[in-house]
Amino acid sequence: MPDLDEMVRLPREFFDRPATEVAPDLLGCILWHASPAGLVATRLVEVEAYRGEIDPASHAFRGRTARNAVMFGPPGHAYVYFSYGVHYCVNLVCEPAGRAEAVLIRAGAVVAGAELARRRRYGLPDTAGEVHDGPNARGRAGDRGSTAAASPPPDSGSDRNRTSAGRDSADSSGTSAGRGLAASDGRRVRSRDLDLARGPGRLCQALGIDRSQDGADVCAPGGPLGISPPSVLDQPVAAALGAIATGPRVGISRAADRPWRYWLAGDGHVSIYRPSKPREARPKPVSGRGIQDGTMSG
DNA sequence: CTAGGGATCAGCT
DNA sequence: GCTGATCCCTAGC
Repeated sequence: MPDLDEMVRLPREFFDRPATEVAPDLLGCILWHASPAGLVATRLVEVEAYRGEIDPASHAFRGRTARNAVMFGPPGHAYVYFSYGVHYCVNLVCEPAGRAEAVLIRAGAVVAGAELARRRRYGLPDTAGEVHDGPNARGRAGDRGSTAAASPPPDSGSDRNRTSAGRDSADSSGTSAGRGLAASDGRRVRSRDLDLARGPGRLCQALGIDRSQDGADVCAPGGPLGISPPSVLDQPVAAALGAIATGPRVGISRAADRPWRYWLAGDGHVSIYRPSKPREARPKPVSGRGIQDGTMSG
């Protein structure tokens, strides 16, 4: 485990700007979480800006509530929300207190703590580093009913002595391709490693982020959640930073035209673009009439 | 493609 | 108080 007081962090002023300026600057930075189970760090490859009360797609658009209160606070804090009943998403708050802008962290490459990240996402790896079927593994439903029940909680303190910070960073050079693995098993492990933090819910699961991190100050020395500039792990960001792509945000139905999604072009850890589901005519069978407001296009 | 899952909030009683 | 539509999604067919 690193000394959390010594970790280099982005300064609070970094976040004291519009989210649309902060977001692209976050690409290549290292978001990390030092939990009792160990350290996991991700190099950010995909983010989205949300502009608070001037942005119809922002959780803060309709003003302050219990859920989004952190967004109205000072910059450099984490806003974590629970989504679709299954997973968490983390944002970093921008602009001074009173303005509720934030950047959603959508995807990253795991550059440290991959073993712990795999355990959180898929289950327990064995001593050879191969991944066993975990609670979320596919195709095991009927085989052995006891598989999931036999797995201990992912963050149980018993594994803290097994996890060392720099150990898993061998694949930290750019695209964690998982070199050196046998061909057949390697393909499986490699594709799974690409998925470790691809997507906002997966990233939070890999990092072990949940609502208990809501409001966490990522700029404060000593805090378990932090974000560091790209140089910290000697990432080869120079080339990547020349290839920032922008486009519409994923999965939102309002203000979908604003190109406030930013990602590293060509990086395999970027999530798949999913436009929001086209708004169906209300399933309410009131009468034969559909919606006819003249604004729909074919 | 779809089912799943829980919190949230506008709008109502 | 209650209800139901919505939601910055993911895993599995």
